Amino acid sequence: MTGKLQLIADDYLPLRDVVFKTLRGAILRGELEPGERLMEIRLANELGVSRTPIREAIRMLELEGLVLMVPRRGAQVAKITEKDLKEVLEVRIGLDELAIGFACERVTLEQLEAIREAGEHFESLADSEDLTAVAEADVRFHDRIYDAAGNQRLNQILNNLREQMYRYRMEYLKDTKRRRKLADEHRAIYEAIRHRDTETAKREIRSHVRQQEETIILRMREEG
Amino acid sequence: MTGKLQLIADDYLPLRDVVFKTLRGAILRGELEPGERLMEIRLANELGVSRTPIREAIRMLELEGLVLMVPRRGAQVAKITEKDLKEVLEVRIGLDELAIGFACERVTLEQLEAIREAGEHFESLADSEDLTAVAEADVRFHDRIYDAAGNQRLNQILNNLREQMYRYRMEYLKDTKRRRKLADEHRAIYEAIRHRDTETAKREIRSHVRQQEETIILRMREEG
DNA sequence: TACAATAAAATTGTATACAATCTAAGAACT
DNA sequence: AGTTCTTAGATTGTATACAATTTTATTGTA
Repeated sequence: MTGKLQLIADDYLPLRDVVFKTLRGAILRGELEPGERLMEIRLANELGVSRTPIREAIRMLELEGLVLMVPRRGAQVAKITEKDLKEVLEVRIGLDELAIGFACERVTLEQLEAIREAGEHFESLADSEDLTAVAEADVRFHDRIYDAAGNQRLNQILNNLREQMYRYRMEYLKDTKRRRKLADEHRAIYEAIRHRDTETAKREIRSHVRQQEETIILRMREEG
Repeated sequence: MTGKLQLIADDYLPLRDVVFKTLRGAILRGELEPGERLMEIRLANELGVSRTPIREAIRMLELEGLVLMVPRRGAQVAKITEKDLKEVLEVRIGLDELAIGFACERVTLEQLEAIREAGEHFESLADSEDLTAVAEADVRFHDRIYDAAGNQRLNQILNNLREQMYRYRMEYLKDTKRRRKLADEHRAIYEAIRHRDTETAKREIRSHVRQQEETIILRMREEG
């Protein structure tokens, strides 16, 4: 028993949701590796709950696409192929453009300010050692744009798509030069939204997302 | 006990998946009404299984957005508000344009033929009494386009979005005049793809989807 | 009758038990 | 030694049991 996993305690949430969040986080952080089997009894022991909430959490992970069910062999952490990543990238770029288009039409002054602030926060972490904080700041910037788009459903789908990339993204953010470049792009995106310049905003977001994710795909290919 | 539900038997599938499909179908066909509570013991009795597969199926429906969980009150069929439908419509149009753009770039001769065939099949049902067949033929036409787009992930997301509209769509298809109009639009869409005319294809699919779904939204508003 | 307090029933959340199936190790045989 | 058969163990799939909470019904009182 490695004790790798630790329940994220939360009194008022059903155990299935707590387990779901815990496993989801472990998969996205790479603590549970692609291909690794998720065995119910083992997980139940490790997390100190029964199999029931484990199984229900696995059903949810299955629909999120984070685990793959093999009949009579149970769940294993989904392996993401290069083809999968390319598909995700295509859809994500399309939806990011859609979102930023809506954002240009609908953004309020408060939301605009929130976007600016998130961008500056990311910039302030350009030289930080705390990679997790950097990653979260980046997520936050994009979330502020999704908020401005004013479409819950779109927001939810985009978040799910981003999830698929999370595990491979940390490496990218280690390079401080890259981070400064990202910060500049964030600023350009912000300015485009501020001027309600839909075309520019779409162009900027497209190259911003594409560049990052293509680098990630390349790196993945190197590693095999 | 009304005996409203009937398990879709399938030997080699786990019961949870069978129950999932059964409940999903019942919700989409409107046999389970929005707001209706899904009580586990009752469903278990009615379907002749235990609570375990029922619960797991409900977890899946939850992530599909077809049921809403209320803590300690269990699941109820999700009510779709006009706002929800508008959000779905926005995203669906965006993704349908994306898909048809890819289809124009990538469609093979076989796929093009499959699109044409699906369009003709729909047209042949223009005066049919069998509404279910008409609805399925329409789904099939769009599926052939999604196939041609060659992106599994996109396909999956689009199917999920369409699901949200299913319950409200039957009414629309009852009108044979409308059906003929749809058939004409299908033909125009097919022609645009055949000529790899991305711009026209996007314009056609946009108005095709928007018109249908806006009518559905209007009708829904009338009914309350 | 209306309202409050309490008790009973119903329902969900969680744990455990049992059944079916798969995996793997070891024995028997060639 | 290698191969097949058998058997024990492990694992998933399903059913049931128990606990906690909520809902509903009932009783008592003003």
